[in-house]
Amino acid sequence: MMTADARTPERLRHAPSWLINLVSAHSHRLVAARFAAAGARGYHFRLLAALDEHGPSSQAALGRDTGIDRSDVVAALNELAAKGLVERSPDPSDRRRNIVTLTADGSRHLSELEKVLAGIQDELLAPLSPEEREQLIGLLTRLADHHAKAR
Amino acid sequence: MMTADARTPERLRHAPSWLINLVSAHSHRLVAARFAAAGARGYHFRLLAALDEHGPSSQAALGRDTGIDRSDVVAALNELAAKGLVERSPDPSDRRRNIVTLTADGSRHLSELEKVLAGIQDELLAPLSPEEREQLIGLLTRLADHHAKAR
DNA sequence: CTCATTTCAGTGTTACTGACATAC
DNA sequence: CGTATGTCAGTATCACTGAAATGA
Repeated sequence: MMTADARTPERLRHAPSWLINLVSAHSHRLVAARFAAAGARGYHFRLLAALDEHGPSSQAALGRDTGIDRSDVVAALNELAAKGLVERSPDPSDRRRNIVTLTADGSRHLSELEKVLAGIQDELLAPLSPEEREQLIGLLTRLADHHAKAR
Repeated sequence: MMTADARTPERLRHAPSWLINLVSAHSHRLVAARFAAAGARGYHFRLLAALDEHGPSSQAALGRDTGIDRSDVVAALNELAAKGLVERSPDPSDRRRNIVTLTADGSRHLSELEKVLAGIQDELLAPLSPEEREQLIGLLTRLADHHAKAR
């Protein structure tokens, strides 16, 4: 596992890509562990949240909203459908499409995952003051926006 | 407020774990692409840098220094040795160990990767001023240190 | 006996590529 | 025709687990 211990190579210790990776790996571990305990994984939350906010959607639209590749959307949706958290039905107005809808169980599961995620954020940012958290979120948002546009 | 994608679910757009993941994914894409063009991957740089700074090391020590799992160190070192960038020799004072040393070619390759990485940092932090970059590095360092200690 | 080291085999998540049939 | 959609198969990196063999 990755640690920021004293023997980490000097040129890496201050490299933003390394630091971001360290923190991201830790965040990833937290998300994977907590979500697994709730019977889910990251893709599931992203898809359920998009469905809850945008309503019934096609799979291609879900892919665009969540940043998940459309081939991976298929697999994740298979898992969610097997658990009865979403339902697929053909779109009568465009027969290439499936309309994916959130079920009542899916809604409940999303609420649960939301609480889990809130706990993770707190744990992740534990050493920072509220002002510092805002600062970090602002800086990261600018980086994310910049790189999203440059595609 | 600026958003990375107008359709990204609202509850995700401001979640630190999501933002960190976005930026980390982008950083990861940059590193993977640029290093692949140079015939390397992330593990290679970490191992070469550790060897350069700490001198000849056992594989277990390299794993500790770089945060790479011992079993993954084996595979990455196989690749580096096949390219003549490192050499493995038995440690006469402890016959369980290999002593891994950087070759001249390995040193040259490391210099090359260093330049590649420096370019990546610049690209990654492009939208931030020098002061903001320091701020971000400081905040991330505190998070990384905090989570490294808590293990 | 216990522990450390190297190695192998395998898993899981995320991310991505290529291909195909179908339908717009 | 070109394009969009859903699906399947496969790859790659990184992270991690378990176990075996060897030796301190």
